[in-house]
Amino acid sequence: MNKSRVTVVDIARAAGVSKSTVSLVLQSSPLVNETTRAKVNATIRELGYVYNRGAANLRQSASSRIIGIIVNDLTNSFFAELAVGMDMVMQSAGYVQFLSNSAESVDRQREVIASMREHGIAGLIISPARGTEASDLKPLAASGIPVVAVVRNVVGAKVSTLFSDNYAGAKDAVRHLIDLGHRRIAFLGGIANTTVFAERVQGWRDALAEAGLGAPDSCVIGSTASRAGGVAAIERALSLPEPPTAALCFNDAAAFGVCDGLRTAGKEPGRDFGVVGFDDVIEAETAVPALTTVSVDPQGMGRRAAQMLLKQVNAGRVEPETIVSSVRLVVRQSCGAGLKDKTRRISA
Amino acid sequence: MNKSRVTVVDIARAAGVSKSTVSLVLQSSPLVNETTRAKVNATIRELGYVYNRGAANLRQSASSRIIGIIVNDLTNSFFAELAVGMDMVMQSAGYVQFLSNSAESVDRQREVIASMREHGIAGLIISPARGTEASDLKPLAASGIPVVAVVRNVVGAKVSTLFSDNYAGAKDAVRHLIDLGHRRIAFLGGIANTTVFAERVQGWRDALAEAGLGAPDSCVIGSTASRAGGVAAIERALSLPEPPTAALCFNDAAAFGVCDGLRTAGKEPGRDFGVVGFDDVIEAETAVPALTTVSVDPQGMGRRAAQMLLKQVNAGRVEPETIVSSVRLVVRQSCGAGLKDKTRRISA
DNA sequence: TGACAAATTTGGAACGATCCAATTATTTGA
DNA sequence: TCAAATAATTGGATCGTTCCAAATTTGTCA
Repeated sequence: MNKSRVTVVDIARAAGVSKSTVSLVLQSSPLVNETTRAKVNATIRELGYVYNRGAANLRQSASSRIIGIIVNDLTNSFFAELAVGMDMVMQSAGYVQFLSNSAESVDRQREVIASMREHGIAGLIISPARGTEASDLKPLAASGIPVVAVVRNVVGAKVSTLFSDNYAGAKDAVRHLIDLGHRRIAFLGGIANTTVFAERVQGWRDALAEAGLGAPDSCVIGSTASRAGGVAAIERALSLPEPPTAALCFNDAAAFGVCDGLRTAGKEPGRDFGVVGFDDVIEAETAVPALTTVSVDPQGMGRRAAQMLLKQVNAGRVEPETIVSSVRLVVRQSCGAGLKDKTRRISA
Repeated sequence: MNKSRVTVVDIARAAGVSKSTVSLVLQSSPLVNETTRAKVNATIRELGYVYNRGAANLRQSASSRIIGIIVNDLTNSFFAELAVGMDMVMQSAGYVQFLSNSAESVDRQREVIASMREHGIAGLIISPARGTEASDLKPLAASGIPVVAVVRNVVGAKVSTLFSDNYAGAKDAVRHLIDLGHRRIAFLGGIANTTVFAERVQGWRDALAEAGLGAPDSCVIGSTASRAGGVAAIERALSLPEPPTAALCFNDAAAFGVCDGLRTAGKEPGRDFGVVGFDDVIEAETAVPALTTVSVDPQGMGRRAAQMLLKQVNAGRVEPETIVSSVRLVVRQSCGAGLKDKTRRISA
């Protein structure tokens, strides 16, 4: 049933021209006569010809219009949005993406990179799995394939990097909680051994120090960067001898978990406890209470990353640049900002 | 800087054998002598050779190890999980995926399909955008490329299909609410003009009829299949002359929105109003109250879809089959099941 | 040692498109 | 009308791999 595919030669024969002419038509070259072009195009439609990009890419000059995207956790809506942002840009630029989920496994990530290389990607955007080393990206750089690392950076790797200003975002968020009258502010959720975590904690610490407040280590409660992790973290936080009255959470998922945990403990987020998230995922706005959070705009970040990569692909040369994407605190209800002082109950 | 790539011929020359021998080594053919194999492999490592799959796929017999995946909305965690399930299977089977987000646009979907075809995909899994027609998939089928449609079906298209038992799931859910004593049960959220919606509403309707209860059209309140849509739907539901006391929601996202909306209206989901979702996304378990929902296991569905496709790809022939994946009601707190009768307040 | 089989190795022709240099067709100008 | 300029078309080599048929090496046995 699988009739052998139609090629330029078949078109050429049917249209009574040479394969070279067909090729020129395919590239909509101005060299070919209008009448001929029309005839060839008609034949193409008629025979149901499908262009074979693989064959075209074989010529050494050509660069494939395939780019690779590797994401560490696609089930996390932050990364899903990031991928969607990239997809938008790539698609309108006429590229297709190999998109893979490393699920935080460096081994899997290595395999995927190797496979993508064999398929001749023109560039790679990677949100690296935890534990990714510069050597994992070395071979790509060596063969001149542009790489953009997003969200997390890979120390020692000479690749372009795009991440959000975690430090400033965390600092702003904590300052805001301090302005609202909070004095004991915890940092909840997230996996401690990561750059992003360290940056956010540092922002938290410095904001507290600035205000002359203590930043005890007991108030930094790591867990997973998920809803379940948030529940666990707030549980531990509330059992401290001097429990906090507010918290900056590692990300929105953890913040939602913290809200859940607060309710289980009979406290209403926003009224009895200030909660601030990080990322500003779509649900943050519609949740109840609406989540105060540091907006990172993952989709926008994905778009920017894609543009960075395409710039390098088109330039044909790799010049690593690092861009720190600025963030902005979006004040909603979960921090308690909208409430009158008597309604908010913080035993400060 | 971009040194011309290393090819089998380079390896052959360096190792002092012919390119044919190198090719045999690459395919780990038993024909080649162990000593030679070792020598060639050493040279391959030494020169940093990268296999060029594009060139290999050029030979007509070969089928590419690339499959396409198109998803209608990757920002929806249900579909993200679906994609992750597929990714798992494909990756361990040695395939790479082109993954694209159609964002519910048939035009974009058409472009992506065309592009994937030009890149020579061996098969396609698609969760079709709304409004997808059989003609959109026709060319693929015509060239013998297996297609599996998931979640939604495409009427008239002769492709394999995998979807969940929406009817039975909805029916079970509503029966359960009836058993809990509810008499006015609404159907909230979702876009009315879709097969999935119709199937779920039919389940809802039949369960009510079975119990001799009315299923007035005013109790079916469509909106978007999102959190925001859920909020809007419950608002309208509560303003009905005889407001419902419980609802089956189109999906979990809408169900979360319904919970949010209930709280805004001063009602506690689970206690004052029974809420049941559909899909069982990860957050359903950890939310407060934990969401009672019809478990669809999107990741598992993704895995099954991938297996269905690979089976066809390997068999080399396309024999459309339809699989209805069974679902199961997971009872948690949001329906009010765990509460004693006096705690639950339904004015039945 | 020679004949034959088995084990290895190897040119060269594909695969489908591109691109260069060369050829042929059509205009243009005096 | 003819040479020169321009427009349009075309063979053939090439990209990196596979695969066939044929050639070469090695091994076995009488």
